[in-house]
Amino acid sequence: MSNPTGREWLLLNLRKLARERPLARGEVLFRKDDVAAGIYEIEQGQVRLFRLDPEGREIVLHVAGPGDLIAEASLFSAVYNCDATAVADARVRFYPKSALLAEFRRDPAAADAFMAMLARELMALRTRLERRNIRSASARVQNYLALNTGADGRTVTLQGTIKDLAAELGLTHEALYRTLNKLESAGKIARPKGKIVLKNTAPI
Amino acid sequence: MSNPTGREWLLLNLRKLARERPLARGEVLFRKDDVAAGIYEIEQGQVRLFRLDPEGREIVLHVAGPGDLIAEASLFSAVYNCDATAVADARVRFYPKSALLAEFRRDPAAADAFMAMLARELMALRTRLERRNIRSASARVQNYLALNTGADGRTVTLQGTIKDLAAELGLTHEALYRTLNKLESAGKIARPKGKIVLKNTAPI
DNA sequence: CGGCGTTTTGAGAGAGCTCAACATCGGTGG
DNA sequence: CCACCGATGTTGAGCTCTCTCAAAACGCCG
Repeated sequence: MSNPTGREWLLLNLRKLARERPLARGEVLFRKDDVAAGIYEIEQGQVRLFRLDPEGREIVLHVAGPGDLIAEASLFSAVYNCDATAVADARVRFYPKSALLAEFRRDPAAADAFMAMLARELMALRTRLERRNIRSASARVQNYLALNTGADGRTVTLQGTIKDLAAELGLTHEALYRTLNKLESAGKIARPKGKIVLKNTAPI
Repeated sequence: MSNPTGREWLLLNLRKLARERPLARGEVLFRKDDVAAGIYEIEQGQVRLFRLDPEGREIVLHVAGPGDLIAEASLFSAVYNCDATAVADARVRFYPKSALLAEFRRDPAAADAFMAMLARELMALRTRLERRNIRSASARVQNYLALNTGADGRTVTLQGTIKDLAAELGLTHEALYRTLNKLESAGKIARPKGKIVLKNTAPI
C-alpha cells in the first residue's frame, strides 16, 4: 500500500530477472522452512504473511498490498521463516534470489540501489510507526498531513480512498471523516476534491 | 529500543570504521540539508529525528534509542533530509559514509550483511506496525507474546520494564498491567519473574 | 533510612469504536 | 438513457475500552 520513490528504479532494472505469477485466493505462495527461492512483489491483491503458534493459530506478521515487496530477508536466509498466502486473488512478480544476488555482485550499483530502497522503506516505516504513538486522532491526521505535502508544503494529494487513509492511520473511516470535518471547521485544512490543503496557522 | 540479531555482526565488523561521540541533551546531531556524512548508532540516550513544518513546528519522524541505527538512507543521499537532536544526554557511534560504501565495494559480503540487517529490521518493523492495527489491548498483547517466545515456543523473556513493553505495544502501562492480569486470570499466561509463559489453550 | 522509579489498583471521563442508516458515485446491463 | 448495484462517503447515537489522573505498595540503590 506504500510506495517510496526509488522502488521504480529497482524494478525497472531488475524486472528482467522476474517472472509473473497469478495467485488464487487462499493459494500458498510459500511456507515456513521452504527453501528460500526469492522475493516477491505484489502487483495486485493482497498476501498475508503469518506464523503458526503451537496451537496452529495464524499469527499475522504483515499484510502486503500492491507495490509491496515481501520476503526481502529471505535473500540472506536459507529458508523462509513465515507462511504466505493470498488473501484475495492476486498477481505477484517473483525475483529469483540467485539472480538478484548475482546481479548485486556483478553490478555494485544495483546492490546500492537495493540497499537504498530498503533504507528508504525503513525510514518510511519508522515514521508510520511513530505516528501510531500519537493518541489523538486529530494530531495523528495532522502529523500525516504535515509529512505528506507536495512541493508547496501545504497540499496533500490523496492517492487512495479515505478508507485506505483511515487504515494507514489506524483509525476507523468514520473517525477519520469526523476528524477531517473538525479540522476543516477549525480552519486548519481545506478539502478540494482529491486533496487536502493545510491552511496557515499563525505562528506564535 | 529494538535489537534484531545480525546487528551485532555488522557492528563488530564495521566498528573499526566508527568514531564515538557524546551528545548533550538538546545538542544537534545533524540538520536537514547538511551534507550527509554518515550513519549513527545510538549507544545511550535518545535522539529525535524530525522535520520542521512551514510554521516551524517540529514534526517527529522517529525517536531512536539504544541499539538503533539512524540515517541509513543518507548513505545514498547527498544530504540529510531531517533534523536530529538529542532528547537526553546521549552517546552515539558515527560510521562515515565514504568508509562504509568503500567497504561495501571492497567486500561484497559486508554489503550483503548490511542489506540483510536492513531487510530483517524491515520485517520486524512491519510486524510491529501490523500489531498496531489490532485494536484490542488483549489481542495485541497476545500477538506480541506469540511472536516473541523463546525456543520452547511458550516462554517470553522480558528484556525491559513493563513500561517499555507498554510503549512498544502502544498502550499505557496501566492498561498493560490490567491486560496481563486478565490474561493471567483467564489462565492464558503465567508470570514468573521477568518472564511471561503462554499456557496451552486447548485446540479445537 | 530515604528517595526515586516501577508496579499495581482505583475511579472517572472521554475519545474513538460499533452499529445503523442514508447519500453519492461509478460502472453495468437492459 | 435509465435502473440497479456495489463500494465509498457521510452523519447519527450509544457504548465500551482505554486513557487520564490519583494514590499506594514495592523494590532498588545510595
